[in-house]
Parts: sequence; structure tokens; C-alpha cells
Amino acid sequence: MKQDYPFQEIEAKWQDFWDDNGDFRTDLAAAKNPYYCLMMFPYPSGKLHVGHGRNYIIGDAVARYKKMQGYDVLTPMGWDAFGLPAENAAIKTGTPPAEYTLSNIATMKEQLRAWGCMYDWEKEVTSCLPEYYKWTQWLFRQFYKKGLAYKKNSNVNWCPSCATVLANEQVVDGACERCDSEVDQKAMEQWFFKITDYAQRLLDDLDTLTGWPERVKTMQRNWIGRSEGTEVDFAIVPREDGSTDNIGHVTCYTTRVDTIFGCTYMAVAPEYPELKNLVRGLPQEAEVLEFVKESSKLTNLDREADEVEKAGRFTGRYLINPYNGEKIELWVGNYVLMYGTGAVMAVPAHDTRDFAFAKKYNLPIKLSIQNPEGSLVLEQMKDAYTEDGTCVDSGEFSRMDNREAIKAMTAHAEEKGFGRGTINFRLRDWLISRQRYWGAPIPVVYCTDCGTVPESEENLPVMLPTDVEFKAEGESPLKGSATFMNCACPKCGKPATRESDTMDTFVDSSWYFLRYLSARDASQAIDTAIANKWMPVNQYIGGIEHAILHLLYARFFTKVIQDLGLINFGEPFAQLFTQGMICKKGPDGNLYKMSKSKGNVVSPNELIEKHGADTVRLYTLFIGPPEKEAEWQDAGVEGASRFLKRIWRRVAENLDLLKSVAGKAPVIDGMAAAERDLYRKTNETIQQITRGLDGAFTFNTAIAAIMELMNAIDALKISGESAESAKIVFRDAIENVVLLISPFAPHIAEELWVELGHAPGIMKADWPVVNEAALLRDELEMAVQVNGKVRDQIKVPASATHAEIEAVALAAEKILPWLEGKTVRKVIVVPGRLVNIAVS
RNA sequence: GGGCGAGUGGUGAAAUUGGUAUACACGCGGGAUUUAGGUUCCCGUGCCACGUGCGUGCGGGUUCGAGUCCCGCCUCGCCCA
Repeated sequence: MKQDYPFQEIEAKWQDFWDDNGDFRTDLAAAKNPYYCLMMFPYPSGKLHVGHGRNYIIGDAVARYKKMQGYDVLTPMGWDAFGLPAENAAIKTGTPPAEYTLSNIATMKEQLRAWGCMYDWEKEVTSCLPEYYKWTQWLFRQFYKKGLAYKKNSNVNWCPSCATVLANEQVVDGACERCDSEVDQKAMEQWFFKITDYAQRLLDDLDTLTGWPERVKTMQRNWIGRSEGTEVDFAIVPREDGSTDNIGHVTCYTTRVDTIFGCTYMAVAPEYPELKNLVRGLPQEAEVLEFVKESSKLTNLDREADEVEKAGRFTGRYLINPYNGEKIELWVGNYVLMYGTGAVMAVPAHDTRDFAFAKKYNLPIKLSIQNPEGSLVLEQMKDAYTEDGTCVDSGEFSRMDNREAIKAMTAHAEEKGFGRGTINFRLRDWLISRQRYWGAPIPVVYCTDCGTVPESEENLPVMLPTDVEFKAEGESPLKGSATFMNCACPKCGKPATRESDTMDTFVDSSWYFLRYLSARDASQAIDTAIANKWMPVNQYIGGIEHAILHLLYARFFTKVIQDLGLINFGEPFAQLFTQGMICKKGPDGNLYKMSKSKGNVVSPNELIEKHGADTVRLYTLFIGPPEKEAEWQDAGVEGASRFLKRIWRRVAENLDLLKSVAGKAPVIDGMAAAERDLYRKTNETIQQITRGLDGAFTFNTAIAAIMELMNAIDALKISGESAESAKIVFRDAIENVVLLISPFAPHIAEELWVELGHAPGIMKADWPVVNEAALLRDELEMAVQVNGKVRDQIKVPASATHAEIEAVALAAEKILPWLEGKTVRKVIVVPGRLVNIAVS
């Protein structure tokens, strides 16, 4: 055995061994004790840095730990391989997106292997390959048949200079990422998934996800944004010439109908469908239409944000508040979105935005809720009062508690027929259309005779064409491909045109975890029996940045697929772990998330070459609590490296000694004190690490505990002359170090395991079990405090009673001076910990 | 503005959930081995006025005892407005 730690040699060797041995290949049908360990599949961006590594290293450590516990662990890996960067690369360099993507995948696969992160590559999925996106399209078809995929007019980001549609992430501060010109909102026909049909279930089932971080569930709840409110119809006052608009009323949605007696105007969104009709022929028409045009340049995000000033225009029309018959003005406001009904009743006295708006345009303000102290005076109000209180000037509802009034007033509206209680969600339907090339084509055909027809199942996949041109400007490259666009109508066979939109890449990632389970099955998307056996995923590991969209979409897909009868569960991920990002100081001295653009990336390749994969793994896990952000410090890697060298050396320099006691179990009776201490420490370490890994993922403290055990091993000062019992305890401790560290630093563990005389394959060894007897002590060391300050340490027999401990403490040498001239008021004994003597 | 989370040595961080604050590591200082050291091995390392002292962002409180619980602030982060 080499005296120096030959990491390069052994790491390559064991990676080959795991491959050849099929340690990470799982027989899905035969497995008896399934454990599905899933990491979020990456976008193949090119090269991974050590920040990305955290995800895979945590996942690999969990997988190895669970294997040692006897589970049949499935750890698949794949590629979220569609998306914009590949298309941008094509525009820039002319490399076709497929080529670019597949070469990135090859690079990243090698990196993962070099890290020692092993996967069942037989189940690899690559979302940009026809064998995968065929089934993405097949699922679209199922959604379409269920009425969950539909087309409607919606705004897109439009760059007038590039003459192209932009994705949200291509819009930076309202300007085009590429040419910096101002981005417009342009209405286009787009495809949507009807996720709103599932809003209530997506909300309710969050309560069943006990293995998810509360934080993520809260974020999802807020995103779904369920609110209970009231819809109220405000009748439109006819024009002065007596003509009607055939509209009748404007319906608004409010969660605070209790304030409706304070409503002094109504505001509709610039996109309000009837707005043009309402202003037709009025003096205000031109100004209102101009305002609508201006507002359309703002994205919804801008309009909700505080930075953009609330603005509006009077439409020239009036409405009647059905509760009190008052005539109020109808305005159009840029802060009103086309959510709900697209109209809001404005109550300046009790809504902050309405207050600012009313002040700006000099609109009336009316108090309708009085605070509990009764101290609100309209003239002195500097801002809206939005808290609860008592209704005032509210007709028959006056003096009612406002929360009660919401119920009573909603009931009143229902009775009179001018309103109704409604549940509203903030969640909008999911816009899946992308006017892009590098995505799964939406499998729909437009036929002059049959209209919109989904492509038939036997014609799937609708393949991405290769006769395309990538230009910075203009329409989606697909529109320029004659071979793609011209097709036969699947219904009548006549010439027809294809949909040129592709699907949002979030669609691909919404079901990949199901496809892993039948990755090579050419006959179906999902193997029901296998999916029901392996799902839900036992442990999902990924970044917090996907807390909302990806996880919500994946949950939505799972529920739809359940409703399609293909699976028998409605939630995909039983246990979720979100790891924190790795940051590093950039050249400017500030701390940033590791990324190319900040110039603070650390590549694993050189580090692995210099220190070995196990060192990089160990440091990555030791850096801090895995759920929190962490700062990468190059010097820290040295510490991890030093520790592994030390373990190696300890085995190498004592190899004969270790072998001389192989197979002999420690016997507590007759152990010398030092041996007994080490044996106890070994078992305490096993206990601590096992508890840590089963609850949270406390890798950092687990590694610290192994380091402590190593310090205890060295404290024994073993040598050839030591007693055999000492050698046995020494070997036991060393063997446990090797076993306990194997999920974190698997290569060195495998090698040392063999050196210690075991058959190759440490993952087949059992995870160590605590010997409870070893944990016992016959003597306990305890601190003695006087008035809460530690003044001495005492030793008492483990069997000592409270009274006996108290007596020892009160008689302790260093304690006596503290008690002189004082009265002992109280003595608290916490066995095994401390004695506190309260004196005065 | 609302919600959630965090604030502990020179640094990354521990603390069995109300029980000896700073484990483990980095860095730094000293020593030994070595032709040499970006090696290895020891020792030391919260602060200061060196005490009967102080110390977990700040100020109060509960308790025999508070990093941990309660009240009020300050700063930072995330999410939602």
C-alpha cells in the first residue's frame, strides 16, 4: 500500500468499478425496497462549476447512504435540453442547436463522472431528442382532448426593431436584451394550459406535503393566491342622447365589499374588452385610446410595481353603485390588470393605491370604515385606512363589524341579484407558446376545412426540421421551413399548415421524472405499474430558484396524468430538499452567486486534478448547512485534502497492525480507560451521523464528527507494543471512519475498505449500527455553577442520586470560596450536565 | 407596506432545542522533523482593564439558568404587494 494518498489512481479505478459492477443500475421491476432519489436535471449550458456540483454531490451522498441502508436506490440523470441559449449560439456561430446541446451534454457527463457522481445512465432522458419530445407532444394531445390546452389572444413581448417575440428573460428593464430598443406588448394568439382548473387542488394538496420546506409551500400558496370576494354589477348610466351600449353593467371583483359605500369611482384595465365601445363618440375617446396605447408598453410587472406612477383617464361615462344608488365616474387606470373582471371599485379612503390615485386626480374620498378607537377623520387622513373596523355611512350596514358586513353585504347582493360571492385565484393559465425553434413543436395543424386539429398519435413526433435559418431578426425559424409548415390535415388529408410555436421548456421538465421510469419504452409515455411502484419520488433535491414555477407545473402535470388514469398518485415529490447557492467574491470584492458573468466561477476540473474528487466532494459538503447559501473559499479545500491524506496515512502506516486483528470484535470488559473512551466515541459518532442524515441533511456536522473521531483515534497513540484490545478498538474505529465517510468521499473509502481486507464494494456493506452498551459511562463529568456561572467541574458515579450529586457539588474545592458568607437559596441538578447553586 | 428567514471569534461555522457559548475546519503565532517545503507532527489562539471582569446585532423582560423563549428596535436576505 502506498504511503501517499494516490487519489488520481484510485478515483479512476473505482469509477470504472462502479460502472462495470452496475452499482448504479437499478432493475425497476425486480427491486424490492425502492428508493427514488432525484436531482433536478440540468440545462446543458456547457460546463459545470463547483456551485452546480453541490446539487449532484448531495444527491450522490444520499444515494450511497441509502444503498448502504439496504434500499434499491434509483438515481437517474437527464438533460433539460431545449431552450434559448442553444438557439442564440446558432445565431452567433452557426452551430445547429442539436449539435451544440449534445456536445455540451457529453462534456457535462464527463464532469459528473469525474466528481464520482454516478447515475443509472440506462434511464437517461434528453428532452430535445424525438424519443422524448414525442411523448411531450403526446401529453399535449391528451391535455387538448381534455380541454386543458386551448388557444387565446394574449400579450407577448415584442421587439419592434428585431421584429421578433421575446421571452420574459430576454427583456431587461423593459428593453430588448439584444438591441436595447423598447419592448412593446403585442397581442397574439397563443397556447395555454388550463392550470387554473387545478388551482384549488394544487392549493389543498400542499397540506399533504409534510416533507416539503414550509417556505416553499408558502411561496406556492402566495403564488396560487386564493381569495374570497364578491362580484358586484354596477349599472352603466345611459348616454345623454339616450342610446345604450348593449352592455348594461360593469362587474367588479373585490375582497372588501364592506367598503363599497366609500366607493367614489370605478377603474377598468386598459385592456378592458368593452372600453372602446363605452367611449365611442365621446369627447374623451381620443385621449382614452391614446392612454390605452401608452399603457400597453408596460408589462404587467411594471404596472404592479411601485416605480411606475399610477395614471388614468376619465372615460366620460358613469355607473350606479347598486348599494346606495350613487352615480360615480368610470375611469381607466394603468394599475388595473385584466385579472378577475378587469374592473375594480375604487375606495380611496380604504385602499392605498386608490387613495394616491384620488389625490392625484382630485376625486372624492368617502369614509366607510371607522377604526376601533373611532378617531379617523377624513380631512386629516394622509393615507388610506386598510385595517378592520366598523362600518359607517353604509346605510343599513352602518355600525356593523366590517368582517361581518362582508358576509351580510354579499348575501344582500345575491338576494337582490346584482352580485355574488366568488372565489378568485391570482394564478393565471400557463402560457406555453414560444415563437422559437429549439423547443418541442406544438402538435397542432390548421386546416381550412377542419380548423384546428391536433396531430394524430401515429404521426408523432412532429419533428423539428433541419432546413432552417437562424437569424437575429424576424419570425420563428420554423415559419421559414416549408418541409415543416406544409403538411396534410390529419382529419381530412387536405393540405394544411402546422402550428409554428414550440412549447415552453417548463413543459419538458414537468414530467421527466416519470419518463426516467420508462425511458426506453417506445410504446408508451408512462409505464403505469412501474410508476405506481416507484413514485412519488422519495427525495427530490434541487435549487430554491425552482420553488414556484417548476414545482407547481410538475405538480399540475402529475394531477392531470392521474386524472388521465395513467398513475394512481397526485403528488410527484414526497420529500423536497432545496439546497442553497454557492457564492464567491467577485473581482470587485462583493459576494455573488457563482456565475460566468460575475467572473467568480471555480471549475472542478483543475481542483479534481490537484486534490481529487473526494476532496472537492468533502469540502462542498463541509462548507456549511446545505440548505443555506455558502461562500466558496479556495483555502477551505486544503483542509478537506489534508483530512483525507491523514486518514489514508493512518491506515497505511498501521496496515500490518490493523490486519493482525481483522475480524475481532471489541469487548468492553477489561478495556483500558483510553480504549473505552475511543470505543465510546466511535459509537457516539455513528449515532450522531445517522441521526443527522435521517432527519435533515447535516453533512457539515457529520464530517466534523468524523474529524473528531479521527482526533480521538490519534489520542490513543497506537503502536505495535499496544495491547491487543487497544488494537481491536483502533481497528474498529478506523473501519467506522471508512464506512461513515464513504457516502461523502466514496473513492478513498472503497480503496481503504479493500486494504482493510474486505471484498470490494463498500456500498454493499451495512451502514454501521450503534452498540448501545458502548455509549454508557460509569462516571459523569458535570459542571458546577454558582449563580449561573461555571466555577468547577466534578466527577460523579453515573448511578449517583440528585442528593449525592448535590453533596459533591457543594463540597467541591473551587466552589467553597464562592459560598462563603452566602446563603444557598436553591440547587438545581441536571444529571449528566450541570449543578447550579443559587446563592445570595 | 405585508410575510418568512438570518445576524455568534480574524474567516466558514457548531451548540443534544431552556442547561458548561465558540465543536470541527480555515487563517494566524510558536516549536519539532526535513537539504528543502504550498509536507507531516506537537503547542497556542473570543475580548480586555487579566478580574470576583466582559462577551452570541441593540434595548428591555421571564427564569436558578437565555445564542435559544417573550416585548420593542436596527441591519441584511428572500418571497409577495
